[in-house]
Amino acid sequence: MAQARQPHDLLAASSVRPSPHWPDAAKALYGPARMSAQRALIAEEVMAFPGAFTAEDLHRTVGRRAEGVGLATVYRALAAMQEAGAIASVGERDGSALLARCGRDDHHHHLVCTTCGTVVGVECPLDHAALAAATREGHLVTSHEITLYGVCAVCRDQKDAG
Amino acid sequence: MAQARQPHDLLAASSVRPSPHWPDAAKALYGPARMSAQRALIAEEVMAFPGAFTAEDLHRTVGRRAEGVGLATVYRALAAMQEAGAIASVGERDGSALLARCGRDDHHHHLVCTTCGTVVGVECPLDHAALAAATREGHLVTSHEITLYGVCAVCRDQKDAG
DNA sequence: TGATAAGTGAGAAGCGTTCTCACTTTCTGT
DNA sequence: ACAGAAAGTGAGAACGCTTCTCACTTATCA
Repeated sequence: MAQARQPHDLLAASSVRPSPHWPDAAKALYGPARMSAQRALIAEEVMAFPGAFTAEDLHRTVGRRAEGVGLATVYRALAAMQEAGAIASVGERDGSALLARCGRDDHHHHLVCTTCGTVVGVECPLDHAALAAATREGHLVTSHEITLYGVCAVCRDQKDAG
Repeated sequence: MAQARQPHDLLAASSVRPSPHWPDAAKALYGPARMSAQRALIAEEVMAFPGAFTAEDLHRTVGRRAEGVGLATVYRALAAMQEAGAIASVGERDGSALLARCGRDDHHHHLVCTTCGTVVGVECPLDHAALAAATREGHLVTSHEITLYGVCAVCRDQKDAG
């Protein structure tokens, strides 16, 4: 029992070739960090998510394709992706951090769909005139955190249709 | 030993009379919830804080005036105040929730001073025209979370002076 | 004043996240 | 192609914040 730990099982589960030939799409998520079969698989699952997810969510979906991928490994992979700017923290749900794939590197924020969990990037909706009011009172605003919640276009359509 | 638990010690520490005569200012923070010597003391310390604080911060300052006030009591008091709308969660610091006294009941947000921790209420700086862009793409924005970070007027003055 | 519902303190428990350790794997330089 | 260094891995322990539990005390209202 517990024959476990056979990386080739993982490789078989993903559409991946051995050693230095990791899929570019997966590799891109990690920036300069080193790759592994586990990370390739995790990257695929991250890209498969339509919207925001928690570490636990991801660990579960990865677990469906390969057993024995540790939760710590998922956390480490997520940290690497965040470092590389491939994913972003977009809030929290029930005490767990909500993450989402995010290719944009311009200044923007996220709209989290409360129906399906999808995350949409949106322009910064700050009114600089309104911000000036704070400046007028003597304060200096250097940064901000914004998360929008609502219903995404797809869910609105379904609601209208159904 | 452990004579402990003598509410009158707590009463002596705060400027508070027995039983039904709690200071209105303190009582107001809890809304309809029941009062106690501990809660009166906690309320005083909350009002004494110039800005944002963590549960731990509060427990420490309360501990300076009266021993034996449990951490759980502080958390319960904070929950009651939040329920009553007297304080608000304004972000987090090192994994702990940041809370701040907040009398306003209109729609507004908070500017957290990164120098001194003071929290200032500010008008909602959302640009409704910019928000309309999201609507144009089919999304419906129902709510939002905004926290501004920067330097408050007092700290700016000190910086200019010093 | 007495009944009862709520608050309290101490510590256990819960939960998400990070760390540790021994081991495996990738990657770089030759 | 290969050896060695550096980084990743899995399992579970540890951690920090927060909540819960339990027996007891206290405020509040009839």
